[in-house]
Amino acid sequence: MQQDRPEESEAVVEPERFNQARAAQSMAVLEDYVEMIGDLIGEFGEARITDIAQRMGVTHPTATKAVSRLKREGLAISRPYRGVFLTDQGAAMAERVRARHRTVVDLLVAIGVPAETAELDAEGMEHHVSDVTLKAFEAFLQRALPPRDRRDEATGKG
Amino acid sequence: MQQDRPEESEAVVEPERFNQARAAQSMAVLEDYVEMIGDLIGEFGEARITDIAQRMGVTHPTATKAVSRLKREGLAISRPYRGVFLTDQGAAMAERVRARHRTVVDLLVAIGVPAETAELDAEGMEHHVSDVTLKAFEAFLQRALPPRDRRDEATGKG
DNA sequence: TTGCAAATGAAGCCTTGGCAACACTTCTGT
DNA sequence: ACAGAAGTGTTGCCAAGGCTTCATTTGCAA
Ligand SMILES: [Mn+2]
Ligand SMILES: [Mn+2]
Ligand SMILES: [Mn+2]
Ligand SMILES: [Mn+2]
Repeated sequence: MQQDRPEESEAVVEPERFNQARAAQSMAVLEDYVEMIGDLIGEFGEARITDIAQRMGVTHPTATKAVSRLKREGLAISRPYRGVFLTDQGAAMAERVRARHRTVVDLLVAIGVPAETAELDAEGMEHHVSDVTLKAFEAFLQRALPPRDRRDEATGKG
Repeated sequence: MQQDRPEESEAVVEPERFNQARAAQSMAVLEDYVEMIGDLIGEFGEARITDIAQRMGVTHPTATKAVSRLKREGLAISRPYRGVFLTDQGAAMAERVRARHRTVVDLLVAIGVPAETAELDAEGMEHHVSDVTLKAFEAFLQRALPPRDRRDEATGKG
């Protein structure tokens, strides 16, 4: 122990994983809101600020600010005192995020995590699951669960 | 579709998972710094602001600010122009976080995620892995990768 | 039709975690 | 011994994501 500090070696590549984690985190709120807005539109035909705020567990000004960012990023549109809607880009993201969320929950449950815990933990973990990892999750699920046990997943929807 | 808004049902319990994710996220930076400081102390006997900053991929004022928060929370100590050290509490957290990090990486690899990707994704995911889920991961790993002595028996004769 | 409750908007505050720029201290090599 | 390099501290800026408070608009029920 107590070795000298290296010149280049690991210190250059190591920070990359933190940068990736920070980048993923900066998308997390966007992703959750977009998914939630998609849910509400599916249920009620529109997404009201009040409903968004309530489901996200924040106050309405916080939801308003988040929606502003969504609009700025081209994911949502809205006019004063009207509901919030998703752009094509936003709807695509919502679909992608929703599928990933489901896969992460399914994987946790397949590993042996109680369903309730899986739902809680997945909400945070999902945003850090890369495409490569997601594909690995899907492959694992296909090989772990016999196809007949996944009938409802393949056919229906929740 | 287009149903009425419910009075109580899901909207009350749903926000909980976002609250948990936010709570976990608020610990993430603390955990990463504490683990990193522990690493540096193990390697060099002390953790300098410059080395912390370099490994975390941030500038030194950012690292200084993070260390201030660690000190405020009783996880680290330092005096001007001297290195940063962990309190007992900080060292305990570092140990816990390090073990969890390893378990998450191991699980991802066991699932079939490439080692490099596992390392990247785990850096963000780890902070959202609850104790219950961590236990499930450990149990899965023991099941999936049986100890050598038992594997010999299992694969041995017929 | 109108009055009131609910929804939305707007303003201002806080904390966190980034950054750059500049000042000061410590360390190191000659 | 000391000058320059390296490390550290400080200040001030920004954006994001929380919050409260207050103003305004909408929508509904009487
Ligand atoms: Mn989420
Ligand atoms: Mn989600
Ligand atoms: Mn981490
Ligand atoms: Mn880690």
